[in-house]
Amino acid sequence: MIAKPPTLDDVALAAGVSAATISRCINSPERVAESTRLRVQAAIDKLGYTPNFGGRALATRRTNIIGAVIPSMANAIFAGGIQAFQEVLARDKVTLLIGSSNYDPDYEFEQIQTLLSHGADGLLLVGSKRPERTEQFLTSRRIPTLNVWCFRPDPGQLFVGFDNVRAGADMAQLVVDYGHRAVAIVSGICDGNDRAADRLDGMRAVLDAPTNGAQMVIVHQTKYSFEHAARAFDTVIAQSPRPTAILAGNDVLAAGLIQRAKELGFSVPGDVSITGFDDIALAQFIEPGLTTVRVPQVQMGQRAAEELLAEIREPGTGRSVELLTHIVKRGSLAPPKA
Amino acid sequence: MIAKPPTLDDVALAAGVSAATISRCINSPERVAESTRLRVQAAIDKLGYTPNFGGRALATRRTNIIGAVIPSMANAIFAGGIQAFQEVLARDKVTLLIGSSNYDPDYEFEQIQTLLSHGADGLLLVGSKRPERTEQFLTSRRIPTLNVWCFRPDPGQLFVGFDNVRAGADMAQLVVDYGHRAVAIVSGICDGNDRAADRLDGMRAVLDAPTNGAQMVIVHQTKYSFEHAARAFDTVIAQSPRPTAILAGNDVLAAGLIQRAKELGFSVPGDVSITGFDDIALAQFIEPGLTTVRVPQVQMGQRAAEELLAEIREPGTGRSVELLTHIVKRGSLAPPKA
DNA sequence: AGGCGTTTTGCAAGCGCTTACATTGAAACC
DNA sequence: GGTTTCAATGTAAGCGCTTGCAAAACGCCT
Repeated sequence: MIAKPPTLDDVALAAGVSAATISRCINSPERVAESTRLRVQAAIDKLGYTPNFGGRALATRRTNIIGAVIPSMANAIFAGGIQAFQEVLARDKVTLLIGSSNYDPDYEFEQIQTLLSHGADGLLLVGSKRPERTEQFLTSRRIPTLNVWCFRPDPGQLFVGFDNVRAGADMAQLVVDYGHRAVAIVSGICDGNDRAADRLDGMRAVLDAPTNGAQMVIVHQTKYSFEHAARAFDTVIAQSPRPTAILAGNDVLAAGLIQRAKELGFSVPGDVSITGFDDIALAQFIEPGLTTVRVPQVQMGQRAAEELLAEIREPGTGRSVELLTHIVKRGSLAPPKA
Repeated sequence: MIAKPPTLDDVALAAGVSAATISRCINSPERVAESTRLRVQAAIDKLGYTPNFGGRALATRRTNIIGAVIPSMANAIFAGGIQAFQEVLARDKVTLLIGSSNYDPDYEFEQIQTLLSHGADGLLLVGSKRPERTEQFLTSRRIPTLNVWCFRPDPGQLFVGFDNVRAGADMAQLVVDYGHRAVAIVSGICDGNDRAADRLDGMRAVLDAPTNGAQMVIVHQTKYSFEHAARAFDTVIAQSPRPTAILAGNDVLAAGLIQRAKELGFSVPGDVSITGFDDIALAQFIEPGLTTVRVPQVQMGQRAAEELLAEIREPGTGRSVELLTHIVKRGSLAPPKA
């Protein structure tokens, strides 16, 4: 036999007051007389009452749930930021509903719908560009939404992130400054991924700048996995002229490239320099240490939570925040052999 | 002007049918005539209708939300499993509500309460043992609960996991078989963490077995972080006799140990062998490659989702599943120097 | 055309909670 | 003492959806 959980009415009966009073005891105790509050509290405790979530959500049109759609939970790239995001939310008894899109805009749309149909009060999304259909859905719903991992001075949207274009350019510039003239790029797949596209744009702009005298040997786009990166290495290294440096779109790719390079007997950075992006934990453990762009994940997660909460409580009060990245130099980047 | 999201009635009006029909279109399309279904679908698309969560939860007494409390999202240990778990849930339009406990039983309890008050239909928890208070709360609420990352033949509880004791013992046995006689253990903190405690028990049992002729030099418990592991190395390596092998409670600890060892000029495995546990991505990238216990994370996440869903749909139908681990040999473990 | 069994659809009663408004009773004022 | 005021409580109308039941519509047969 399943004991049906007690309802407001049960408590009201037990305490000898109306349901409304119980509700007030819970939500605005100061509007109830001390004596009745105590009586009600006793009844609540005795019955082990907990408010029914559906009823409350229906009546208040609030769920205290925030939804997040991240491209993937499988790698460490988003984990730290989400953890920080969640910790801030938890302080306010707001809970995190998670979906993952597997870097697929259609699937992202589906996840957004699911999250909203589950009552999310607000949304955390990764990246700034999504298909028209998604954008429309979002605006028509007027759901407070905050974008992370990117930054654009767009008055209509809320961002907590950094400038991928500039970060990409910085890294490319560093590589050029080290003296590399034949450079390859192994990027994530840019279609439907504005962060990857931005990074690539930044890198490209530097490499294409005539004053730098550098040549972009090849741009290879591939999925974010060690295995795909390994295959990408094979393609890239076979180009002519053979690149002396490879700029990777993120650390997972970079790690895969380095591993494959070593497997094939190339020395890193002796024969080929390799750089990453994101500075995940792996970057410092790999041999050689990965020169990469440090992304302030934790800070991004925290600020995102704060601004999104603000926007939900009081639309218009959330602020966009631009965070700064910087390059962490480790062993994987060095001047080319003479 | 805030556009109120469309309701069932709005759609009904637009499609020229009753609300009930719309509801059926969504929940049991086979009970609706093809022609009306198409008409209704068109109306739904046109209005961008999504079912209101509160209303549905209230009417069905179901939220289609499953809660998970994991110790940490920050490292990669749980990420893969959770990702797999979530993917299976998503197929059934069930969404994941996530909390993280930071390895603290009190905080875990709090998260469980939050998840349930948010209407979770079921719960995924890591580990098998928790404080009396938590257990009571769980049983009094009769919430379908499934435990992962552990396995005990307990008829009252649902498990999808593996035997940490045995896996720990296997690894210890391997180290002994390699000829190590002075062995140290760097474990996670066992208090409130049955997986860590079980692994430790398994390792201990082997090292203490007189027939093995091995000596357990020291057991050091510390938090799961690279930094804590590095400090642990300093303590452990200063013991006398100096251990020729260190068994780590997980890969994060092992990676920290190896890094610190190299920093101090110890060769791994020349001067000291180090083993891990979990086989996270890091394990194959670190130098030397980490000999570790491979945990079937993805499989665990998938099966957990399936069994938990079954248990929710039809209490009593969820099955416990024991998965097997095996040791992955890489370079970090070798016989001691003569 | 009438009768029968099957779909297909509509009606209406909740699900548990919040909240605007009405009511009550007592304190406060003149 | 009568009137006003205000705090404390009750009343009742939803919030948006599902679903048992009943009515309607349809197809098929005689």
